[in-house]
Amino acid sequence: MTSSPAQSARDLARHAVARALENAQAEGALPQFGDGESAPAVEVVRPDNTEHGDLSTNLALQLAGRLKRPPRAIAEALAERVTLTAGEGAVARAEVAGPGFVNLWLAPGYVEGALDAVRRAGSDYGRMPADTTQSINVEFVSANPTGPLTIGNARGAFVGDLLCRVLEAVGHEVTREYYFNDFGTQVANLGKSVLAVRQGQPLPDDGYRGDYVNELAAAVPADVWAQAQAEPERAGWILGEWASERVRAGIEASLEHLGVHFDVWKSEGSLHREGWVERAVGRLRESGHAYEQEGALWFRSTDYGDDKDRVVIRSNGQPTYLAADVGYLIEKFSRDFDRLIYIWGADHHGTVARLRGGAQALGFDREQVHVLLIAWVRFVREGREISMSKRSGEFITLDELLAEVGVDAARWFFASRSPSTGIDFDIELARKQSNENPVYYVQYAHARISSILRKAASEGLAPAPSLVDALEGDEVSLGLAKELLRLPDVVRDAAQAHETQAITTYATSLATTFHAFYRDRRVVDADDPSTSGVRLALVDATRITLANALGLLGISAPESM
RNA sequence: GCGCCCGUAGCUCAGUGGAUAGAGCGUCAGGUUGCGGACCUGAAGGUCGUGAGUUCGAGUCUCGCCGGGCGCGCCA
Repeated sequence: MTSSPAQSARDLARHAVARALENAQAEGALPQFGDGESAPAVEVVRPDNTEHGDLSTNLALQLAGRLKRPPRAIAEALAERVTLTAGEGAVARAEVAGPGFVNLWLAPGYVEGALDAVRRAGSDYGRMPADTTQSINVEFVSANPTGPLTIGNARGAFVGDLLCRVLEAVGHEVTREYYFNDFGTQVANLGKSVLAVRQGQPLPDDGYRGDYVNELAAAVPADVWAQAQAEPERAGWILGEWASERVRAGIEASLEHLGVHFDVWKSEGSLHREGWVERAVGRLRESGHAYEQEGALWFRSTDYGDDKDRVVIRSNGQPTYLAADVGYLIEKFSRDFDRLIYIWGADHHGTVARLRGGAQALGFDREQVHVLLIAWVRFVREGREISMSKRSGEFITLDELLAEVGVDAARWFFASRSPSTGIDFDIELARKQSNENPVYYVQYAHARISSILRKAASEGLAPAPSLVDALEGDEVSLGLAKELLRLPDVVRDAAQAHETQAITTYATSLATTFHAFYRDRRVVDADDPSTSGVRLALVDATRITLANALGLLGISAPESM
């Protein structure tokens, strides 16, 4: 990744500014840093106001204190040198503005060449390796297989998959993992519920109800039923084991329907059977992070910022959920992951400290363990909140939600909102306004481009092979071109922040820029094949960029709609 | 009571300490003898919950207060 195609415009500008600083210091125009001090990381951003350049740096403002020079004087020294040293000729012009910003304008020649690279990269455009790539495990959804996924699981499913997609886009190797409980009392309760329905008896108090339980009861295979009848005292477990696997398979099918594919399905039972829990508890004991009290074994999690110590082995000898979590930690690390990411509902925030503390106590780096908390979604129908309970059988399944609003619209909805913000999802509104949904605005731009390209082909017009020397002087075309070049930076920032809403914002902005371009520049013109060729090439690059932005979010890019 | 998250336009939400706080929807007024009107242009609409502090600069960081959500189990 030393050659220019792997570097974004912002990378090049950042290097150019850094070199300008070095040169200014070497030439004596600016003081050197003191002993042991190093140059700060150069921040280059895209200004909100286009009059402030394509890119801008506040480096002079940040250095004013350390170098004991007025910010504008530092900015002048940088601006004089940044175009001379400019990375690969990317920066054509630099201006000092305001209190000491250095505003930068990209060279048309650079933009034209970069656009050719976009077209060569095709569906790979926007993917750019991070400085270091890692093997990352992302565990999400992880709902227990006691009933179908509900709309309550929707946000975690989408946000988790979206995070995986952006991590993959910057070169990380990602494993999507689903953790489920296949042997707890909840599974037995499911089995007892199936048994009760099958025998026409009233459901147990802590049983599950709903159509899916009736369907399960009707679908019990003969051999499973015979086994349950042969061992009446274990009938709940036998039926529960069968039912939960059937439910789990249904969950998997629902997730596949959303475009979410899990690489690993890990059961809590297997962690116990394979000895991971025992091993983890042993390591806690040996390392002195565990102690016995009142017949139970406690993990001294307060050493790691938890507000109280936690039981790992109950006085009845049974391990707690935390014990399994800690066992799972060493099991995951045994698979050589560099980073573990957990996506949990915000109601689990109280368990973050003990999990990360457990990792630390076992000798792992707590920085390798990330927990992304997903805020609650209030599902609303006609202004009224929908309350749900699996036990009561009153819930809306994920499948039902998707049948109403569509996968693309749902993906966009969750991708465009910060995971930490609580949000309202009005199902009626989502359905009623579906044609006004921003996702269709972006998809429409893509369909419109596809139509233009089809029309051009039918008139015998072809995109120009290269845009070099073709755009300079046309600010409308250059403006669109510069917008296209932002994608890799947007993706990289999203991956670093573990958030995707910037991608939807960008896609909307790009669609707007394209629609304005379309208004101002005629693309298909048989009387001017040369100009048409240039604009077709630019439009084709726009198609690629829109498709890739949508593709990163798992949203389709239709050629007509 | 303690801890975590949140409070930005009528509604739903964006907003790396940076320049005049944005988008979609909604409202109002307009727009195509050319390539898709699911489009475009413009207008109205903000004490960024509130009060202090930090600094060249705060929607963004710190503290207090107000309001909302969630969590505080040898449950999962």
